[in-house]
Amino acid sequence: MRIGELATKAGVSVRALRYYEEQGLLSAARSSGGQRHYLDDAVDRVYLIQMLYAAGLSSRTILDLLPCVDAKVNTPQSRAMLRAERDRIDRQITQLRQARKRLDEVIALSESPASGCTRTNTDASVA
Amino acid sequence: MRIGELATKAGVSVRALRYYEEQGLLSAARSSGGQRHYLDDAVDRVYLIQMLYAAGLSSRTILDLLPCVDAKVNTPQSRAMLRAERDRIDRQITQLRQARKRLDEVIALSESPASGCTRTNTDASVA
DNA sequence: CTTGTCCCTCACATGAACGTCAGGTTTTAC
DNA sequence: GTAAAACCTGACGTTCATGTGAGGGACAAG
Repeated sequence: MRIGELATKAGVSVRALRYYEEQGLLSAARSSGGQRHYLDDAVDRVYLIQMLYAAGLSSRTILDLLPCVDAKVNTPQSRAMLRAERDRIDRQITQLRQARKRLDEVIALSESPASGCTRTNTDASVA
Repeated sequence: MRIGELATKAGVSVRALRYYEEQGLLSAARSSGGQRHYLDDAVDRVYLIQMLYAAGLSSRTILDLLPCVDAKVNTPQSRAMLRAERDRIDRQITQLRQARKRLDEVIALSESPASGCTRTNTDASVA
């Protein structure tokens, strides 16, 4: 599979895939002409990378974690790193919950009819 | 209270506070000499801004939301926006949970003694 | 063998939330 | 009244994950 197909299948841009390779997150075989060729499991690898990016991890951190995910590295240090990142994610979830709670309060206030405006043109465009 | 004190109390940099003002998120009175002066509640306002930044909202989105938080704007549109952001946060939490779950699986694997390496130099440098 | 499509490598641009330095003013403390 | 500390306005620098050409090969189809 060449880069365009992988990009389509994984739902990311070609540029992003090249960037992942540059960061050491994704490797590819090269054809005689220099074109990248990927195996099918590259799609899952890209999914994983995206998931970790979405969780707020940096390229560098992902680079450190991937060998653990591949079960190729298993040292006390690597385990500590894994736990550290998991805890970071936990803290981030906590923060998000707080923000969500705060927004919910605002929403509740704005939807209860005690907000000062007696009659708004409610649910006119709510669909 | 001047900008330095607010920065200290709210735990952000002076530069950040000037940036918030530039983005319209935080207003300040000015002394005759042009220096910014804040009321005590500015601290909470900065906390709120930070919370929303931490939740992944952009300056622009926060700018749109703040009038709702201040209960100064309450229209069908603003309520829809609030719900949209809350839902975005929910989706983000879901993503984070997935990532966390994935990491937990890796951690479980690396801590169970079936990872291929029979005897690692475990807890030698764990402190 | 030529087109068209995909691919390659630079390399500069982008947006967000600041950091940082320059050069100058204001406030505070003694 | 003077010196230090804090503040001011630009304005350019930084980091990260890409976007966006420029200019030129690679490769399947006819």
